Amino acid sequence: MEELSDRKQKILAAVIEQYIATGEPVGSKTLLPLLPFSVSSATVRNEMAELSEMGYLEQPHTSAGRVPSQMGYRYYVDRLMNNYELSDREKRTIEMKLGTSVRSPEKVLETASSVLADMTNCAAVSTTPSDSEAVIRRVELVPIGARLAMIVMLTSSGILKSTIVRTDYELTLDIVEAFYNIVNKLFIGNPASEMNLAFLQTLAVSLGDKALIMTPLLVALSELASTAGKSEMLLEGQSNLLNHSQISSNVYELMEFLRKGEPLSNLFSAHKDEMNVLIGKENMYRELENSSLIFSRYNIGGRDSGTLGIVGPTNIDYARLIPGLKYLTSVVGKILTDAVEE
Amino acid sequence: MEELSDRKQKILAAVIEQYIATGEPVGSKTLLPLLPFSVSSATVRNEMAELSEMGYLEQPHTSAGRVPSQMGYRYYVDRLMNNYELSDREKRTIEMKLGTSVRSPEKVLETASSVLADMTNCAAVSTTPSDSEAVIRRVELVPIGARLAMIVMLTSSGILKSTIVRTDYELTLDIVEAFYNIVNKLFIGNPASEMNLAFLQTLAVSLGDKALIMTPLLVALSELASTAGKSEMLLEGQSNLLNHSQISSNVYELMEFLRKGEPLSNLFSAHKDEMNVLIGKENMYRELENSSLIFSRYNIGGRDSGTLGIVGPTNIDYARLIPGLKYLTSVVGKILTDAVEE
DNA sequence: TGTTAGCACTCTTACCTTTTGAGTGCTAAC
DNA sequence: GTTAGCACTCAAAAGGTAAGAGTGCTAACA
Repeated sequence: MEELSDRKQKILAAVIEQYIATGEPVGSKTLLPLLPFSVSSATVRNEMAELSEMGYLEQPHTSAGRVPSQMGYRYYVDRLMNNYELSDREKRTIEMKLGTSVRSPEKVLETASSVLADMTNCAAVSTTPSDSEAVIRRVELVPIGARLAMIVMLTSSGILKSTIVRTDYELTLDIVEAFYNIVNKLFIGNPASEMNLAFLQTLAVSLGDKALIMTPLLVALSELASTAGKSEMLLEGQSNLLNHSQISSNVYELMEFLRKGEPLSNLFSAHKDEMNVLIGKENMYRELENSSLIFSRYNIGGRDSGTLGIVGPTNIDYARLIPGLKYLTSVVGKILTDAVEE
Repeated sequence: MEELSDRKQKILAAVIEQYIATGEPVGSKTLLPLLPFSVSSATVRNEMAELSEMGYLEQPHTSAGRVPSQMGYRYYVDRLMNNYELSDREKRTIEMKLGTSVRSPEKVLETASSVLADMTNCAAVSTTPSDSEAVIRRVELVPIGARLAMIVMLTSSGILKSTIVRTDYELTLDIVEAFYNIVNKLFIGNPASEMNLAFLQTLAVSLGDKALIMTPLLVALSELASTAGKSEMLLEGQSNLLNHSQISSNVYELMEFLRKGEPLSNLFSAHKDEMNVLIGKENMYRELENSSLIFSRYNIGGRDSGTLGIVGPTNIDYARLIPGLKYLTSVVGKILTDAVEE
């Protein structure tokens, strides 16, 4: 990336900030009062013409003002922008809103997404904690009725999952004991992700005549184990997307894309930096080509566990929202870490 | 409601069905091939003029075709429409899609909403099962770590809830036993809705010196009990609302309204029929005045438990969607009833 | 050499007018 | 009671003009 003169940088930054604020193409005269130096509009025009030629600015049509190009935004985000500093007040507001709902990691993420959507006026996405290397730490079988039980599983990364099992036979003490034996021998201490159907089948063989009676319980447990590694996608504030004229042309497409979840999830796994900013076509999906994505990974107990992010127009307020997301992410990490520790 | 001549009824029905199909005002000539009798366009015009005068049809402007009024839709839904009969194929599709996810009532409702949204091309709303008279049937305390436990609660209506509790002290056998004593004496058999904070406070007094140590566990249990009675609102397919030109003027308002959930929930509780159709301003909310609501209550074990519904434009395909929703509702009821039985 | 005033030029947007055509309501004949 | 015929209405489309924001270029200036 070439070096821009100091004045060009200032002009580029001013165009971008103005365009972010108003959404209208920015003309040379509009810019004058926003610049930290005094020159005439003609000078600004000359500079802008060069910036256009270099590819940092674009013109919707000849007689219109300038609009930042994707390359312009990138330069701004990487080198020009000075991050907004959150006030203590804002920090406390975030903490308060998140602090109330620590019943489960899912709830925390849900609240976080909701807060994020409100804070940014964008759609907020997040993934629930996942850890593909998580090991099964503990399993409990809780009888609830004669033929009804709950299986509870805790993994090394603190994920707690439970499910209901229904059996055709009564859950006698014998069966419960046998279940615990099998579990202690073959499940505890093993990675949750390995408890798949293939594993179950080899297991069934080794059980012999007990296999039949154990099957429902073990199937439920292995399903539980396999969901423990997988993360769920949460989406909030979709309606905020309607407020941005930039993307209003294909909001429907965009919303459908977000709803599907999977492609986004792929995108997230391809970018594991602490903070990721994808502007316009920098991502591979056509549906997102007019949008910017900002997302950040949160840690639980120092372990990378999931993603929190926002989707908005390319003229999103990077300088304000990136620090906001960063702080929110750190708070979520802290809350979830505290929740896991014993 | 006055009686309309047979011919007027047929014309009204044809106008409505055509308008539902195309979304365009319907003129007298367009109508001719759709009528089961042969008359001239002039005759149809005369009849339509009378229907307009009576209030069943409206004209966007003098030289336009006719559009059904709210009163017109009402007459159609109540007396003219002949319900579409679902094919076995469609029925099986619905059953299949719902059958796969019987892990928890919430999941079932989530899938049902999703299926409903796809099926109707509308936004789908549902409430998770609730039963304000539910009685606490069973409570289990499952130790998971030294200071970490899970409380599981089952109500008479089959609702199963669980939560995690963290304590500052070790969960000794004594404490667990004491907990079960208190629970058996004061919780089991009592309505979940009564286990509120006030109840907890009187309880705390009667416990004396044990109160302090029991508090976190009992607070968690009472929170659990109070959530068991409350139903949650699920929303799917919001983006479908963007496809209907009728409501596109204020989609944002509408989406925000649906997201809030509470007003909708009030609306649901005010209409407890098995099948409810609210057309345009028949409901009290300004945000819904251009929309129709169709919702239906599902039963679990014969007990009215929750709502499934759709929100769409007033020119929604009543004849097809009402039977569809009805069938879906019955399937959901059946699945949840089966899940509760032991 | 960089900066600036001045100006012709461009192109969108808003506004006005005209035309078109779908659809009506009415009248008179059947 | 039904229908052909016709004048009438009005939204939407099409065309045409004017306004204005903003540009690029030129020539003068410091």
